[in-house]
Amino acid sequence: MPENDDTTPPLTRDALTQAALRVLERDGLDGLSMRKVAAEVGVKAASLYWHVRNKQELLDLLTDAVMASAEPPPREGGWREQFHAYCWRYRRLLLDKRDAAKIVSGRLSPGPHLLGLMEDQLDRLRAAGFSDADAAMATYLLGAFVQGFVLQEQSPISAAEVLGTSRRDIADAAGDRFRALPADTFPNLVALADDLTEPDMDTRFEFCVQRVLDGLATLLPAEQR
Amino acid sequence: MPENDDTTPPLTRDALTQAALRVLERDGLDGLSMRKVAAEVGVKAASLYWHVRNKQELLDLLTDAVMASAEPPPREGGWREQFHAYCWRYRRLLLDKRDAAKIVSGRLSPGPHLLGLMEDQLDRLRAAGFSDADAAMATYLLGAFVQGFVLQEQSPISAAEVLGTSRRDIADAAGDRFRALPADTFPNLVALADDLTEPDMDTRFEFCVQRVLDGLATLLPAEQR
DNA sequence: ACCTGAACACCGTTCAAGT
DNA sequence: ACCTGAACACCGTTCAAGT
Repeated sequence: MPENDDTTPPLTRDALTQAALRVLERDGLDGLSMRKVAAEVGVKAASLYWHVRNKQELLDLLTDAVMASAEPPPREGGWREQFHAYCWRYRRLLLDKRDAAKIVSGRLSPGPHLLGLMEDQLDRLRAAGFSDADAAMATYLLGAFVQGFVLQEQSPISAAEVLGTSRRDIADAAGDRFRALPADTFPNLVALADDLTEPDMDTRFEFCVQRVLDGLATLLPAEQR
Repeated sequence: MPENDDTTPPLTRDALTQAALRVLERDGLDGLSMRKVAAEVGVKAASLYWHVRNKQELLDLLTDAVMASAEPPPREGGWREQFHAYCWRYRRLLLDKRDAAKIVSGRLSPGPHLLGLMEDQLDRLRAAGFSDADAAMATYLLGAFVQGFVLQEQSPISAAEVLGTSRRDIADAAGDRFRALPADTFPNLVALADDLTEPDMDTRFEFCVQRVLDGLATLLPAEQR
């Protein structure tokens, strides 16, 4: 009888990470405590410190776990197409896992999965004709930009959204607030109230991605753009 | 004797915000507790809830206080020059106040000072020839990008930097780590180790700003760029 | 109108002690 | 090698009670 039924398997760092991911999905980053993660794996809080130096390190593991589900887009078409897809996939990834943007943005942990993604991006950028220095900077820019965007996107509009209010309603309310401003001191906010509160984040993101890609394109000789 | 010496002046929301700013500078965002802010103004923690709904609201006030010290650049030269300056000033602002990027990024609180900045930016963008929709999007892009960048910039490199280690040493160590990777699976990371660990954040930022401005420029007819 | 005491339900982390 | 009990020094927030 090789399998012993009544002893739980030894707690691994990986099991810990998976448990933390579940707690995160359930209670969000604010509700993610060492005590809850411990309970999730059926152990007391103090035990976690045998496997992990502190909460920071657990969050580092969590960051890499999030990155693990990233899938590079197919290597077809021009560099522009490929990095367009890269940006969209990265955003999707961050949006799909609760509070992922907040977790990832805080720390620059070069986990193994992130390294793989960087390697892949650099390879494509160099193949597209970017210089070594430009390629290195470009990966940085793309990462910072998408993270910054999603962070804004996910942040509750000043404690209002927390309630059941829909995105649409909030946008409308924001628009009303802009329109209600004194038109002599804020003429542009009043005039552009609709444009400023465009609630379709996909449209907004597409606009921003195109700008960044345009900016990178100027680094290449005209015929390679 | 119009001034009464032994009674402290009534506690205002503004005094509270200033106290919070001091605690923030001293102990960082992690060390910013309601109890410490209360102590800073010479009052008990429970008293704060008379002036402020909760900690979130105090953080909203803090966000606006940070924005209050933003100064729009002179209205000279082309739009590109002006927004180049805008980006650099915004980054400076976030770097100068401890953990400012973390505070600002979490929330989308449209405090009065942020409104003023938006109004000013929109005015310049429209004057430069951007369409209403493009101008609205551009302010969003610039904000998200700079915040994303500084957030990366300020984040400790995975719990290492917390110690006295210098930026230069960390970059060197990171470079060594890249070079130590297996060259057959990570050829690009190995080859670009130096470029990837360029520690001069000013250079990095300048590169990124130029890309974003280039991207926005493509929205204008060629003669207005 | 503004502040306090006291309590509630939590935190992260350490460390001697158990098995 | 791995886990626990118990403690330490904290949290945010509420609420009856004070002035």
